[in-house]
Amino acid sequence: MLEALVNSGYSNTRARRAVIEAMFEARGQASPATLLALGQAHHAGLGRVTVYRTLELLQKLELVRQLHSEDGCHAYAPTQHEHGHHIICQRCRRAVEFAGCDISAVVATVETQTGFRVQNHWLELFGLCPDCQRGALDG
Amino acid sequence: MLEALVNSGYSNTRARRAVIEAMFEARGQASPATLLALGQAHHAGLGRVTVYRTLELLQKLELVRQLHSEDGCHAYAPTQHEHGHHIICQRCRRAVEFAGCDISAVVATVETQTGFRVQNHWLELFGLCPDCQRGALDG
DNA sequence: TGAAAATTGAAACTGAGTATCATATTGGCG
DNA sequence: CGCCAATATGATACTCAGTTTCAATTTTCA
Repeated sequence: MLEALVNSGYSNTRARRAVIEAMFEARGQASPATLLALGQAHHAGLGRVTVYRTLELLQKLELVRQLHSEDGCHAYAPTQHEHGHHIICQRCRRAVEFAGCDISAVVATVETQTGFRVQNHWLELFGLCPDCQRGALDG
Repeated sequence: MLEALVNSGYSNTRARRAVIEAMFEARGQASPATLLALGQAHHAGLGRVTVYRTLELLQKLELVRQLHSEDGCHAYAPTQHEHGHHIICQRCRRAVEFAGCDISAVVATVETQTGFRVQNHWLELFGLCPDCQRGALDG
């Protein structure tokens, strides 16, 4: 991720390293506030503004994707697949990326039904991760 | 919508009528700020707080659904179908609900791929509405 | 109509996100 | 290695959506 950033001509700075490390320490996703807190463990002076700027940059380079859910739309998740989506654990909030979403049948139906021409879509799944499925048994 | 609200035991108030009317005057979706502005045409004294409270109520009764998109997650759209989703025009922002999204194949794949158990999903389509498809030809 | 219950909205507050700008860091070059 | 221009940073101040509070108003129902 840092490498991709450098390859695109951006500087390898202490602040950016801190944010990226924070991103990977979180469980697949993190809010700006979380990234700030985690990032400050690596670089005490890390500022709020820089977290936002770094996220903006990572998002532009498609290294990170913004997640949306009931409880707010301020989480960011690292991406491996260009056209991936995320599944989020409703219990522990862990996010995992998946690829290969084929919704062409739905798209075709909707185009007929509404007359819209579909150009893009946004899909997110919610459920229980393997760990929390086990945990749910205990209560 | 007003009827459903009253049937659930809530009062039929001037403020709520104004918000609901505003909701239907918008193109299938509106932000709280828009609802406030449009609603004040019906009830000049309408307050910001009441718009938020009414939206919360309508959302609880599933008469309205929150939409998410690139440019913010502060839009609300009226719903007809309990398990509907929305398609949003990228040009004019008009939102239309559609029903019958069958993504069980994707769900099955993802469950195998990730080990998650899927319980819920969130789907939104983006594209051009019929009007804007024509408009796009003009430029 | 009258009174209790529900609802409203003005005012003050909160906190995420943004703009600004002087300072510090980075990377290339000699 | 050390210097310099370009890049990036973060302290500060600001904005504005959304929330809390609470006295006043509106609604409902007997």
